[in-house]
Amino acid sequence: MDARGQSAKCGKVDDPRAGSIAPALLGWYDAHARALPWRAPPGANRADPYRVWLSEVMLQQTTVAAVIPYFERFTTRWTDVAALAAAPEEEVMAAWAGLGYYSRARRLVECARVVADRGGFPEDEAGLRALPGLGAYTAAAVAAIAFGQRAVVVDANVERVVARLFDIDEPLPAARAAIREAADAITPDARSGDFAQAMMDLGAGICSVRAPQCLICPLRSDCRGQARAEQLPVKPPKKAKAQRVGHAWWIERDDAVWLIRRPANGMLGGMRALPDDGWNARRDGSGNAPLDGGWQEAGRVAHVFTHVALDLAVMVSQGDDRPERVNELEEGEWWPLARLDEAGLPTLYARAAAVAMARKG
DNA sequence: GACTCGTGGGT
DNA sequence: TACCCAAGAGT
Repeated sequence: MDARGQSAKCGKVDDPRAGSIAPALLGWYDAHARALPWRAPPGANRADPYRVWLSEVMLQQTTVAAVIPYFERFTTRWTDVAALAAAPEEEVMAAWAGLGYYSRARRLVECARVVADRGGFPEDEAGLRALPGLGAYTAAAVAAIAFGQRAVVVDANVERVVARLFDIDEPLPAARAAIREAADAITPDARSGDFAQAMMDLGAGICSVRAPQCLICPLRSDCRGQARAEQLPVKPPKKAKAQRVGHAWWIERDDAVWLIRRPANGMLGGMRALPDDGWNARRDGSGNAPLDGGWQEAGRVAHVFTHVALDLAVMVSQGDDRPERVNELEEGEWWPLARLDEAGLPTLYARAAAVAMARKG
């Protein structure tokens, strides 16, 4: 990363607006920044790297509103990276339940252990990029926000804002090279972390996907794509969503339910779940019960994932025909019904459990 | 590059 | 309703 700003030559850097965008945006940010739990209070120069890193991982493809309660719970329970590193992976996964993209939780623990072992986070972008769960975006964001390094932070907000500012109408993902170059050109040497967060606040509140508020945008006089802002950036057509069916079994005994832990890879990997019939994104479930019993459908859960829609039948056994031969089951554990909300079930299985419980009355 | 991987809110 | 999409990473 060469520090640009005044002498770089390539492409959009020659744009006469390049030097005026950051000051305008930072001025706006100073007056309108959102107060978020992971941000340093006004006046403080840098935020806690642990909190910045944790928030950035949680925010990957996840809305601010969804993240906030999880962030509060995590930072209350694990106050620093050493505490998180010492936590059992299973507990962290359970605490992540409901937030989605569960491989993030496993890599979060993996990363925490690496960082704790080395005595702290790397402070440069390349070092951060080598950590588990930190890709190009997150490494740049942490370097800039937590360590004050100049880094070109490009997420979906920045892509949208930059595509509009520079009227880049090449479709994604091919446009990413041009967008990154333009983002580099407008990223200041000082306050690049604030600049990144300002771009995201702008993208979230003003330069929104639909109905952007160009009239009140602090960059309106520098924006070349204003006339067709809502059409930018141009996105590729989306793929059709597969439809799958599956079954899950509610196996209950002595006020406890049989829960398994899903294999580390694949959907809901590593998460606690009800036993099911092996449904996955590519294939319907077998429909075969894990043991004999007078199974009855308690209800169905229609659950939509990013790339597949699942229709899950929730099967319960009838009163006198309760399953007893637990040794026929795959590895798992009896989980007390009274503490079911602590099991860390991902949303699909939490919904399935709710269907089964409602059936019991 | 193309795919996989969750969830909830907005329109 | 049926989309669309969010502070992406890993394979």
